[in-house]
Amino acid sequence: MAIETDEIKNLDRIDRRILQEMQNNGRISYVDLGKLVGLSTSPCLERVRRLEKQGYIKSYTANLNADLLGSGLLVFVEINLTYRKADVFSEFKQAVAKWPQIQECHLVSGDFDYLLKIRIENIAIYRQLLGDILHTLPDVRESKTMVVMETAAETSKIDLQA
Amino acid sequence: MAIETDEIKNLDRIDRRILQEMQNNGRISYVDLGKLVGLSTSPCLERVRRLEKQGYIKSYTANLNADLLGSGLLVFVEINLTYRKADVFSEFKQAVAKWPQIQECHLVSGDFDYLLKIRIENIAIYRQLLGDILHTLPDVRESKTMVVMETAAETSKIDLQA
DNA sequence: AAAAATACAGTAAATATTATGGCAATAGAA
DNA sequence: TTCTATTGCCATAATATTTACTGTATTTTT
Repeated sequence: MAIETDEIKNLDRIDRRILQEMQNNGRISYVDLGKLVGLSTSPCLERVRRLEKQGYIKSYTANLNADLLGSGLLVFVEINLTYRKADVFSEFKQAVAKWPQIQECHLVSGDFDYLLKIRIENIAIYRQLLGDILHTLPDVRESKTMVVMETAAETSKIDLQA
Repeated sequence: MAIETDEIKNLDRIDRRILQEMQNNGRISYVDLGKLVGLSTSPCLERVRRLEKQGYIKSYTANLNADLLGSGLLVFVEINLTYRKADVFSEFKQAVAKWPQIQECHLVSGDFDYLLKIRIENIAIYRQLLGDILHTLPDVRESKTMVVMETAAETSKIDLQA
């Protein structure tokens, strides 16, 4: 806790506004960004460079329309393991990396062990993928699939409480 | 299914490579992007404009480091409702919009009704937020919290099977 | 209080963006 | 087939942005 608090204290109001605006529009020019945050172009660029180097900004990306691109089906999968060997998670990581349709894989506390988020074309293709996944992953005892019927919110923006 | 298949057929190999590269680096210049996909700058820009207008590209964003920015705790929450009124989902949408810590809210099929993804500073603050959420949201019968202990994969990239 | 470090604005050169015109290839109509 | 229209590309040039550099003011350190 102390670490994060210290780190975030290094960021002043302008840094946080830069991060905010960059979350809203990742292709904004430094000229426009400077105007938004009240800086001229050069110090604005310097700050962005610093925020990138210090790791606050990890990357920039275009957000695509999954429905138009053949990935209209979103499912979450809960997975239970029979045994929890120490190295199962690293096996999981390797296996998960093989399927680009698996957007997320988390080790969680609670009634089950892993939570997967998968984006794919349709149910038929999902059934096939799930079969492959369960066949490849080690020691799967049980899996439960939740099909997303409607999404009320979906963002990867971090709340900057600025 | 026919719709998506038709739509994606409108995209040729170059379009898909543009989308791919834009997912990898949302701030790439059109000059460099053109070199990557084998086009000069002007038609490259034209294609990106078209992909934006047609909705394939929804937005651009910077991916920030949640751990460094005071949101090191990731939890998923399953929520069951007592009654499923027709307009509960719209109430959910409104309520969810009030909390920027709630990154995702999905209506799902299965044993429970809603799945929330929440990014927040720590457990103490989470308990408080959960209390507020359960108090505000209508007709919550049960909730189950899963704390993410480790993440093997987390991306919002769409698989373009290019 | 002096020196050093920091952060800013302004400037100018290199580079990128963007509108335009022209050309070639393709598709559609006569 | 042949003509025309459309499409998509490249090249060019103007405008704008990026980026390195310099100087200055402010803050921090000694």
